[in-house]
Amino acid sequence: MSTPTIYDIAARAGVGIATVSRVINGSRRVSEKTRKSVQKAMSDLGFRPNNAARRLAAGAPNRPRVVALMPFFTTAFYFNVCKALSRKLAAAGTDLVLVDARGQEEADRHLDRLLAERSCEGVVLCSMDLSEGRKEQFDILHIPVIALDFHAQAIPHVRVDNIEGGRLLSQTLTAGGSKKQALIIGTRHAHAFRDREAGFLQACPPGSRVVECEWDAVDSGAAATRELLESFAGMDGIACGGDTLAVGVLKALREAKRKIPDDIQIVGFDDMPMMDFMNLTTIRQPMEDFGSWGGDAILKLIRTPGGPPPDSVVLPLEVVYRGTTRQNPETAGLH
Amino acid sequence: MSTPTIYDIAARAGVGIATVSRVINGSRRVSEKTRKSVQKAMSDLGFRPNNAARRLAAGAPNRPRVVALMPFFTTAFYFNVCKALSRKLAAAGTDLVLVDARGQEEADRHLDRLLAERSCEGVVLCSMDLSEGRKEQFDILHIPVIALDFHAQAIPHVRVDNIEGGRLLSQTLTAGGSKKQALIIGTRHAHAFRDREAGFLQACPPGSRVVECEWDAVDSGAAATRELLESFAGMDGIACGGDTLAVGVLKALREAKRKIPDDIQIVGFDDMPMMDFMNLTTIRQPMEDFGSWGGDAILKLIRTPGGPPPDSVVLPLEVVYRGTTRQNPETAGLH
DNA sequence: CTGTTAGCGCATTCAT
DNA sequence: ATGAATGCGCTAACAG
Repeated sequence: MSTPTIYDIAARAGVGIATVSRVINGSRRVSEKTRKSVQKAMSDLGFRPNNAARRLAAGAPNRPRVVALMPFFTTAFYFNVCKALSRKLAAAGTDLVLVDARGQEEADRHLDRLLAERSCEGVVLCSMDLSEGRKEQFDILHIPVIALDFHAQAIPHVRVDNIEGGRLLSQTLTAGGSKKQALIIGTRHAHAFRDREAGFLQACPPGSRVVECEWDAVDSGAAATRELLESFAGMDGIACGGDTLAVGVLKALREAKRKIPDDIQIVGFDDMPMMDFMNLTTIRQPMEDFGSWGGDAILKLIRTPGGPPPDSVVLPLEVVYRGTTRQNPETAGLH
Repeated sequence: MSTPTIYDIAARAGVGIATVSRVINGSRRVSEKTRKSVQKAMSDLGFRPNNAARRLAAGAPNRPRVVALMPFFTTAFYFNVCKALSRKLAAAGTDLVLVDARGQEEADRHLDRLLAERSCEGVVLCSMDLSEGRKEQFDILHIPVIALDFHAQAIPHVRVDNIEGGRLLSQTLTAGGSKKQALIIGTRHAHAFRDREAGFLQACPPGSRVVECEWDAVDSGAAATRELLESFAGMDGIACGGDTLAVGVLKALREAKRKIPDDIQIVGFDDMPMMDFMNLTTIRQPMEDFGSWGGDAILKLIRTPGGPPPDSVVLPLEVVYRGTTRQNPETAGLH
């Protein structure tokens, strides 16, 4: 026997299924004695009530569920997405199921499951691509899919232009006079990072360098910087794929007693909370908007299955000039 | 008619229910013509398939769901909790449903719903109390509940000793010579903050002040500091209920050209990422451990319903000495 | 290609 | 206090 049902429990305890049901639901109209024996039977057999059956029989409302697949490798960005998403969905009586999927393989396993079990009515993909043919699978089942932070082919998405962002990274340094630039950027498998890298390479002066970090962490940024300081003499500007890395750069440069921005300029990406305080020049992306657009979009698709898909959106990027670059008149020179 | 079923659709489209089911599931064994008419009937009636019924009929695995109720007022702490929780649960084939509940009323609404709909097999409460009688309601339905970051009465929990933490806050300043201290702390309805405040008041020198901020944000900390600077002359130490506030303090003090730690010492709470870089002395709580303990605990309770509840845990607090207080020999004097 | 039928596992009358 | 019977909405054979 696979997973036991109340029939199995009832048989084992020598009672009717109604009694088992009563015990499960804590009815007080059961004698202490039979309750005990039913509970024993349940734990003997490792019984777990089937939630779908309970909800169906009880006539529970049919709450939609949205599954959000996200790679938790960066702090502030995904957190803000979660926050906005959960608010939007909660307001619509929709559950948000969070799935932490690192890498495409892991994401694919989850997507296969969602498809097989039809266990959600909407999918929000964060910073991920959809494998070949996946879109069609979801279409067949009428499960809407949207993408955040990635330009997935045929599905509605919200994103920024990361290639443009990469260009801005270099241009910001160039505007401040940098001639020999380096880009420190996160994991290769993150599409956003790859795009920023491509944009940077389009705009940077010849002879620039790119250093790739496994982790988007302060220490990675610091380590990469130390290495650059040794091997890339004359470097006068460092761009970072994310603010966290940039903080590491600041740290390493401080240790090396380099002057910022006079000696070396720095520019980050994201404008995470507190970068203001760090006085870091950075490229801001409106993180909160990703989540709220995503919430609205997936809800709309769930509600009007036949309707037109929401228009994809490219959110604006903005250079926030602060003290780590030279084009800003009021350079604070904190560092 | 309330919510339409496939019978309604079938009747309206003049077909059998199996055909409707085929259309829903994208079977290709349906003529284009009948498919259209069924789809029209579905959108006319606003049909949404009942997920519970689908899963039951299809024999889908009975995936447990854990609902995590969390107040999203602080970034790093809850983010780390989510991260660890989602990992643990995913590894066990359990869904994590995230619910953003600000305040007790909102939390109670959700709890009522969970109880009424029996829509989850476990609840993780973050930084929240359980109203009177709630524990019993969940007990009756055999839905386990655990608490994170709060000492809820009868339910297993993981927390730090925030009263002790509050004391440490003051003691750390005192150890560096502070005689006139202020505490800047977050919203009153957060239990953790209240406890830290109580602990601070136990340990602080007479005549100390407490300032309460509505939001746990950099700007709040800065505003509170400016106010203190005006109205609380002679202040030589500021403790903060969280690192975010402390960053605001640093900012305001920098603007006011106060020397840290010589003039005024500062201590924060949490040891969020990057506080290292900020050179902030702070009280570290092991944020990641909250989530992983929580994941293990709720899984254990779900798996062995009759078994003994996991032991509650009080995680250790640690003073991380850095440059904003005086007892540290290697004061960097960054500010 | 389409309709009929029989459960899925449980909550719930309605009896007893 | 307890058991038998009915149905929740849907999928999946099985017929046609």
